[in-house]
Amino acid sequence: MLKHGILGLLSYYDRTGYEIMEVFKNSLSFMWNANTSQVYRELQNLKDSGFAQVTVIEQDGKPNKKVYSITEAGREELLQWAGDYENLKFPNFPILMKLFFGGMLPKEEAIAAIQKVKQVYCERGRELEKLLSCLDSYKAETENRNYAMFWDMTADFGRGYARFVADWCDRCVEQIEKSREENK
Amino acid sequence: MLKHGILGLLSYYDRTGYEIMEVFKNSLSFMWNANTSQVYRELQNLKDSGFAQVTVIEQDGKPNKKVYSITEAGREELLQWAGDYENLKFPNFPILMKLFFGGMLPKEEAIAAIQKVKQVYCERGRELEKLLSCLDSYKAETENRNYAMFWDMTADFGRGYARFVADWCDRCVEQIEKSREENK
DNA sequence: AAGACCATGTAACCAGTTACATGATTAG
DNA sequence: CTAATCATGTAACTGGTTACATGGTCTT
Repeated sequence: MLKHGILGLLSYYDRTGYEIMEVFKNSLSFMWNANTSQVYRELQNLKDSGFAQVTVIEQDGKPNKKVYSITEAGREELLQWAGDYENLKFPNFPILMKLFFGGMLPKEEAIAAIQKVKQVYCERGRELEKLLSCLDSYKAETENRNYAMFWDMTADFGRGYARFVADWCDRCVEQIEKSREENK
Repeated sequence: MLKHGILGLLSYYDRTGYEIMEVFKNSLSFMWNANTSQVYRELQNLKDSGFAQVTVIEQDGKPNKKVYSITEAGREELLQWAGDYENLKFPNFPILMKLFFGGMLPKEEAIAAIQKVKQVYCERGRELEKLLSCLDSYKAETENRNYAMFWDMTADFGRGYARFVADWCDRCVEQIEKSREENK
């Protein structure tokens, strides 16, 4: 998965591993968690498979850069991946797995846990909102506004998802509180 | 993650690897994809860590069963995991990663892809709905209805999520169609 | 002087996936 | 007789995580 994500970013323009990490960290974290070591490893793999090439750029003073660019074979691979919606995977939801066994916690603790989840997701939502306003100014510069439409759609998903989770947390807390009163 | 999920199921009552798989496949697939080989491996790990024990039950004719049960150490581990909501991970969303690069597809193809996503999620939603009605009868038998409340909450998430994705798909298709008309 | 930012990775590990392998019983 | 269900796994691989490692520049 990450492999193709990197390939996609390279298809926009050439980048270093560091720059790719930045994009994932600052802009795409709502859809994918990437970590440095994996990014560098995948870049190596991409090169080995002939999907990307590397150009070393020497810098005065600063450490050298390795700028990666996508190859023709890489573009083909990317396009075929981007159009393949067969056997799509459903995500795993760690919070659900945990909350499924929430019945073994004291109710106060369960409530606190859910409120923490909510808080984290609200924070996420706010970050995304900030990101979106940055994106707007960036989109104006972009030549291909067809791409931008799809960026918006994914961001819209992220925003909606954060809200959905927060609302669900509220319902959960309400329900636990109600059951607590009934047991009095 | 799966390790603790299995431990949780064992905390309700003893089970074989096969029975654990059944639960994941039939009831928990909306929150976690488990596959057979991993389940058996994790059961082995659980045993090696002293969190579970195994009893071999010989069956006449049929192949032997290995029934796993949770140990005291296992219960402690489970409880501490179930209450730990620090550094919770956000899920990765493969569809988003893909759709982010949807701009490189012909619009008709992109629309078809999203409609496929919608269809798959609607199907999921219907499966869940069926599951929920089964769960209701099962819950009646259960002694501890505190647990059942948490099962409901996770199922409610699943249902809501399926609906959320389907609605989002509709909005995406609409948007692409609108942009197609503008470009005429 | 301290901390953020730029820039690169390796090694070991853990978790999840795919493919392969076997074999009996039971229901249609 | 065929397919589904019960029941167990191993091996190899892929993908993601954690910890470790280095070192310069630029800003406060």
